Amino acid sequence: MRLTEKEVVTILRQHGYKLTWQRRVVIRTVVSTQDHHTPTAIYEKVHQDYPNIGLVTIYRTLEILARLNLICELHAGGSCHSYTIAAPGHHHHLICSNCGRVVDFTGCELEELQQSLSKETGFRIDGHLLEFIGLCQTCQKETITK
Amino acid sequence: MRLTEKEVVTILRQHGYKLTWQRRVVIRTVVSTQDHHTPTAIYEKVHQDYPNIGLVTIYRTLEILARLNLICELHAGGSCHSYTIAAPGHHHHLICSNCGRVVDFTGCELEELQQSLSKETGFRIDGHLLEFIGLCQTCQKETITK
DNA sequence: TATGTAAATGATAAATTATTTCACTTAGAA
DNA sequence: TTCTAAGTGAAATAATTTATCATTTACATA
Ligand SMILES: [Mn+2]
Ligand SMILES: [Mn+2]
Ligand SMILES: [Zn+2]
Ligand SMILES: [Zn+2]
Repeated sequence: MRLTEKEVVTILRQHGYKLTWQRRVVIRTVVSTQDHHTPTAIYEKVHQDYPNIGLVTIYRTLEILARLNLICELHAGGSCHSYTIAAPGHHHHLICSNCGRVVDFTGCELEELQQSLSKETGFRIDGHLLEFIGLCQTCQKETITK
Repeated sequence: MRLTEKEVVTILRQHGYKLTWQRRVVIRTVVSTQDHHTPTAIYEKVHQDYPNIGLVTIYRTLEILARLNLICELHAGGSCHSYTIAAPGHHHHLICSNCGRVVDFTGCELEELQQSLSKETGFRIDGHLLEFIGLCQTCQKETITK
């Protein structure tokens, strides 16, 4: 079950953030759709009803909501522009969040999950995105010494 | 095993693309590191040795290499700005590539894989990114009628 | 309910990032 | 060597994101 407007508002205030009408409107917009949207898209939607709202406020609000895990950042289908050399065949990546090192791996074994998801939702699933994120050995040591 | 410069070059030419020195330099740069890089980062790296190369060429070359699956686009740790409302607890997303509809799901069961990966690589793994991409029922029908 | 204050907003500017255009250059086939 | 389609880079433009700061506002407190 997804978070409701009320739940989001409550958590936001529990963390000491003020509830401005601008924030409420952004929250309402995000909650009231099953789609995902970019800051610009949300801005344009909101801007129709509230022409005075600023794009910066959208950015700031989304940043807060994301930090509090009240909204999720999506990747697949978007256009991230960070590249690494490929390996042949189906594989995925383990990435060091500190130095950017990338390790390839195979054997994701997601076919079963994909099948059941497809059955439950009626989606025709074309692919998946899987990445692990962490700290490589080198960066772990560095973190300790610091 | 990752692709080598030679392999990338061969496949590039097999697809009818000319091998310019600019393209070779970009390929060499991407191949010669285990990290991932943005177009700007690659540009700055290449630009040191070849001040005449244009940033546009970097973009164009990366786009081609990505389309041919010779390089991989990474997401975790990057900053994609497309959001959807969250659900409580650990969950992931199934996304329609046509209309953007998002369906949440749980039960990724990646702990085992994460364990073995951590053991093999020495990484301390902090999290994972998992998304399925496909077509929702509605968009499947639309595709058929068209 | 009125007041005070820190937090938040939005106008503006600036910085990044990405795309388009087009005259010139070049890889590679013939 | 010649020819030509493909590719390049300079420049302009567009799009996205961040920074600054005077003004406004939420809300705790009196
Ligand atoms: Mn991404
Ligand atoms: Mn998971
Ligand atoms: Zn590292
Ligand atoms: Zn759809």
